[in-house]
Amino acid sequence: MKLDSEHLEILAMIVEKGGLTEGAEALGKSQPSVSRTMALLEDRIGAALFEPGKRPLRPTELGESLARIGARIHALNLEASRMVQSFRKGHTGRLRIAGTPIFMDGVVSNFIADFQTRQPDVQIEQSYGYLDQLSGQLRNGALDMAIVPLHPSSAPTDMSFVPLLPGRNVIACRAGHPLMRKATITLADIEPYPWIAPPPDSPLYRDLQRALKSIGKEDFRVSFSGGTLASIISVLARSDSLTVLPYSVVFLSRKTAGLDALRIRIAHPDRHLGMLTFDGGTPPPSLRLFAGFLKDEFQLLEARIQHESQVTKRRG
Amino acid sequence: MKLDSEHLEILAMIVEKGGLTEGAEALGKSQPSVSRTMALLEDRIGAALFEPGKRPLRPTELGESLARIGARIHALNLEASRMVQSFRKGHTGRLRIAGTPIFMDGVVSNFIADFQTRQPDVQIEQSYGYLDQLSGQLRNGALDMAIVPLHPSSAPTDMSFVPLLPGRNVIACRAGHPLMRKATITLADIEPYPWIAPPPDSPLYRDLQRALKSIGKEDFRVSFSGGTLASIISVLARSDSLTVLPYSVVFLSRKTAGLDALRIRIAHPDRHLGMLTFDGGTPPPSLRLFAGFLKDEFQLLEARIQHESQVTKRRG
DNA sequence: GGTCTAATATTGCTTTACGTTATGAAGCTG
DNA sequence: CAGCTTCATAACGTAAAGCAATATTAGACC
Repeated sequence: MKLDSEHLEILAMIVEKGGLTEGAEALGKSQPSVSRTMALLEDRIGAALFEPGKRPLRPTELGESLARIGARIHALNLEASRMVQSFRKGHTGRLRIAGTPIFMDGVVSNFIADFQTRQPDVQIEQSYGYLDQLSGQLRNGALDMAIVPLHPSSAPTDMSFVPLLPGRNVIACRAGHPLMRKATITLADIEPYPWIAPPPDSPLYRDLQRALKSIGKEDFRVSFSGGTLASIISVLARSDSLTVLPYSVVFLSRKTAGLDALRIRIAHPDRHLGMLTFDGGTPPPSLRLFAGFLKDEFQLLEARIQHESQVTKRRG
Repeated sequence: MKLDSEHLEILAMIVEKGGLTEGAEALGKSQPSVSRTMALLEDRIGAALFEPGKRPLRPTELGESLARIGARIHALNLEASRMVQSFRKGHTGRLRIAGTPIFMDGVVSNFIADFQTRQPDVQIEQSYGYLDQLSGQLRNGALDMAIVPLHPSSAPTDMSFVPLLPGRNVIACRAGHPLMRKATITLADIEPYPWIAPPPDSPLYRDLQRALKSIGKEDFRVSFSGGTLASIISVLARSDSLTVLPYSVVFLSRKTAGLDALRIRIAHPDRHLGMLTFDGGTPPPSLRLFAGFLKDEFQLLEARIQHESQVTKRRG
């Protein structure tokens, strides 16, 4: 015998309110409706739920016990409703975000942290990868959003790309690096210092090659490679190595990690860092929230970067 | 928005079984039925519960969360079903039993204890009273059973009376009482000892009067009155007082309380101790269980009493 | 003890949801 | 890509829930 949870909830409400009429009112149903529902329930369980012939309907022992269970079921049902509401608004859920390692570690993770202080019930699963791999994962639904550097026009046709920040790389070094004392830096000045290289298959590695070529440097000595941002920062800070990093990364880790950027202009990659999402399928509601948040935060970041560079220019 | 608990339970089962078809089977429903139910649920909450286009139907994040709640609801529902079953079989519930004080304390409470070791989920509310009061309580549903001494033919017409034990009173004293050493006891032997009297409105008090009259004793000195059985036993044990008690009470407390019965025959009251229940209304199922148990136990008790009296007779 | 009032039950009818079987569409596997 | 399995859809009968209107009855109040 399976009894209807809804009936138990109604029973609970009647018992709580102390009468059928009041219970019906609280439930937003008509009095005859709940009356018949209770009669049906009593028929099914084959026992009285209310003392017979009592006018302010009083539950029997069994009725009271079942009402307690009904109340617990009602609470769970409410919890489910709230969960759905929260999910629909994007305040609850799981987001699977991936992107290029340096950007994720150096920039995006900071914003994820800020986002989660506002939306603590949105669980974020971060992973790393480059465009080809990530767009595949977006298509088969293994990923909700990729954050990649991309020329807007070269985004896959079945995806949406929202730019966040123009690509701009710099040569990074530790804060007290000897080269920082020079007003202008020549190719010869750079010559003695070893380089930290990102993974050879990364866009950043190609950026490094292109950037050095743009200032006339054809070959370079790699002293360290393969590390994620944390390692790169550690090595940079404890040596006179140089590397190419997105300026946003350097900007955000300047104070905490003791990084700085050489006063030398290198070629900008013709790309934007942006958010890539798959057009097919229904994105989780929290994705909209997160995307909006990121867009705002990156706008602020760009403004801070602009402001900083103007101040620096005036001083320099 | 109120969602159907039943739907959440179905969702939980699908997720647990890893597929819609298996879930439907486990629920004893057809596959199309649960399929449509899930479609309906998805419509209502306005979000996907299952990853679209996956053949062994895989729940989304939200689907999984709701399924967890559904599983808890299902557990509660099961608990309710079991409670109903248990109640119908009489293994659960509340019984309100009342009776004359001495019998309840001296005899019935022992059997209640035994009953509850078998049926620990039957809660028993004991109270005390005499016939008039108790039959009123039976009628208005404040009591499930009264255990009273009664002549079977004088039971109220709207009630059932099941005799448990023929009324048989004895003169009780402490085990080492001086009178116990006498082979035959005369009225003069009894003369010096004070009496413990039950409450004046109790049947037992009338029994006491009648019993003493039956052996020719018209007046008696009352040294203690008004106590319940525990007090009576204490006073009896620490003095040479006498009192009239049902033999069953003396029999059961002999060893533990150091009571004994004088070897003198007094008038039997023309009554039986028995169970009185109201015919109107539906008794709780556990009442049948309890009544059956009491009947058996009292039969055993009577057999033990018979056996004992035969042994005593042979010895004496 | 009769009468009034408010609480509950009953009746009649409509709508919704659930159940079934039969059948179509679409992943997954080899 | 054939074949199997899994899920979705269609069509239809039944059970139940909804409502309004109305009958019944327990408690309360003279």
